Amino acid sequence: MTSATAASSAIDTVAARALLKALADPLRLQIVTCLAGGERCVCDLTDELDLAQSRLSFHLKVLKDCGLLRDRQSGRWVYYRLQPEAIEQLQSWLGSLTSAAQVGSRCCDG
Amino acid sequence: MTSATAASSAIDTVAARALLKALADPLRLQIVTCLAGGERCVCDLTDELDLAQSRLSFHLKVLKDCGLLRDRQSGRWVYYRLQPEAIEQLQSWLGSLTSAAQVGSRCCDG
DNA sequence: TTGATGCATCAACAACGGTTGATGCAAGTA
DNA sequence: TACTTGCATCAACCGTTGTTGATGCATCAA
Repeated sequence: MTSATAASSAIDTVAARALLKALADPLRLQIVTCLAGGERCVCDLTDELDLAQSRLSFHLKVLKDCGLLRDRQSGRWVYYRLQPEAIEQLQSWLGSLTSAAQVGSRCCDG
Repeated sequence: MTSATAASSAIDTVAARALLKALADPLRLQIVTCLAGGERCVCDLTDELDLAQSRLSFHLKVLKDCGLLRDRQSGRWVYYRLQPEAIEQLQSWLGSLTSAAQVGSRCCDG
């Protein structure tokens, strides 16, 4: 309760799991790494990562839905960019996982 | 190369993905939360989490294989405990993900 | 308009991961 | 010994997730 390690706003277990799951996929991780270098439009990504368009689109949606990516439209193009806050939130959530170990909470939440 | 944010030893992408994947499962997350309270034997866990034994065993193996858990045998019982370092390593790995954003690395590693 | 381009979405299929119940094995106990 | 208990492992099944190619819908150009 009200613990949290800062980093914008705290996330709940469901959101954390969505982030974990999203990042656990090799292709999505590549996309994230790529976007760490800055904003890019989808067609650039398909080139640089050599992917089928629908395949990339699928993964972009997953990443966007969990908050890791933001997009904006400009003319015909859609640009995606990384949302570093999401990763920071996941980091602090992970911290709260281990900090619980010290408290000696008996077990197994609900 | 040699960047890393400390936290024991640095992990590579493969190890990080294994950790992410392991933690993304709701049941495994429950197990980790449970073990944050301290070491427990498998039979205690099956009771407390109300699980089929083979099901628990399967997930314990996943968690152990990625380094999140350690086990030790004592007589007939096997005790599992959380390895907080693994989580710390994942945290710092996540940090390196976003820090790359500042460098302006062009894209998409290999 | 008509046509081309950039992207999202869909349906069908393939691959993967988790669950279940059975079996095996080691460590104790009688 | 023979039996029980605690746990790992296996095969079969099933649900979820990712892939593929097709289609649809905007936006822009001619």
